[in-house]
Amino acid sequence: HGFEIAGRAANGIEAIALIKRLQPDCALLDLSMPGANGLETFLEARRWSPDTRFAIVTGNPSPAIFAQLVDAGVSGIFLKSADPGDICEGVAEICRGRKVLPPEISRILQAEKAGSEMTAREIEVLQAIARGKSNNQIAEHLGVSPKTVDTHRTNLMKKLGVHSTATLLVKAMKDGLIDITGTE
Amino acid sequence: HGFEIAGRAANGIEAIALIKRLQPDCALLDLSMPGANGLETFLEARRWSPDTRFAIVTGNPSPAIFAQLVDAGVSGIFLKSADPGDICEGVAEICRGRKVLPPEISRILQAEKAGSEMTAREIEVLQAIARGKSNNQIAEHLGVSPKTVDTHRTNLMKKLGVHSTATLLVKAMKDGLIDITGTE
DNA sequence: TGTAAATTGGGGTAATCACCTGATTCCGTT
DNA sequence: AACGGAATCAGGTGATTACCCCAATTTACA
Repeated sequence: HGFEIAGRAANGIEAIALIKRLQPDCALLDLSMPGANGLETFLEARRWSPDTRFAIVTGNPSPAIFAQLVDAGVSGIFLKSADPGDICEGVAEICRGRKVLPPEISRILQAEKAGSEMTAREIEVLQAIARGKSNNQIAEHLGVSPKTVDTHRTNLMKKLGVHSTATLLVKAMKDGLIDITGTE
Repeated sequence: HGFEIAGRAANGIEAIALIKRLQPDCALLDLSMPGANGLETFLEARRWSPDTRFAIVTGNPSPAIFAQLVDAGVSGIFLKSADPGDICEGVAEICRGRKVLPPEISRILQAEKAGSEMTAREIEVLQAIARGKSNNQIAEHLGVSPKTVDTHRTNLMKKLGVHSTATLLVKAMKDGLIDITGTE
């Protein structure tokens, strides 16, 4: 697979010692380990082996945890339910310097990130647009001026980097910002 | 579950005889049965028991088959992979006179139907709209007059029953008429 | 306390859209 | 040969959008 296994550890403490000694290109850590969890192990081990890239494998997909791991700087995340072959490929990719996130995870993170960049009012306007309301209708519904809605609409397009209602909606749906269930 | 089981049959021939004798409210047929397949069994049995509603259970989801079954007039379709409880509920629903199609199936049929009602040119225009092109840009791209694109756009909205670009896109995506992968 | 972000909203302009009526050509079906 | 559907285009009108500038208010946070 383009890499060789330099060592194995039974828990977080062992892993830190092993990484410190071997200085591997890549370390694959379980998120839930006895002694120290994957995140703590990662943070500590990185201090002693700054050139090592770290990947985390977990069985419990939680967007909050993923965001934490990505922010901390891990190079890859794998699910325990993933195909072992895919994990091997992913580790090889990481050794080549890339970041590897399963599509489910990167989609969740992207949606969370995109969603957090949108204000509550902007999301409201976005939902209303998706339901075919005009600026005037939205303004009436929200109890504000049509000009305000126009501002929100313009800001939405700026944030998503689009220049038409059509692509605004397409991108918003791809990013999971819109509740499609209530549209019919 | 609001119904009782009146009888069971091991194959299509038995099923026809049994339905003819029992005149049940509802008959649940396997699509692949020895002797006669579910569709043939359904057509023959219906001649002898016109008040019976028929449901088909199949393990192989094929849009063409589903369309055939729905056109023939079955009241429900179930997948073998479905939850048994859901099937029971579905049968009860059918006894009450409703039609029951799993969401995956009805979505496929709806997309096929919607897609067949759209002309090739209209689909082209729809894709271009989803990519943020204006009428003028689409006209140039297709080598036709902007007025022609406007006509296609108007016809699309009529066919999908919407009155704005936003809902046009939302509905088109729900119906699977748009290739989302090529937009970014 | 000051600064940034969110929400609000006004003026203005050019482009675009939504929708109408009507017409032509081509093509496949009956 | 008659018919309907698909695709093409025109003229026109009112509504709506996209985008620019600017500014008041509140709120949150360092």
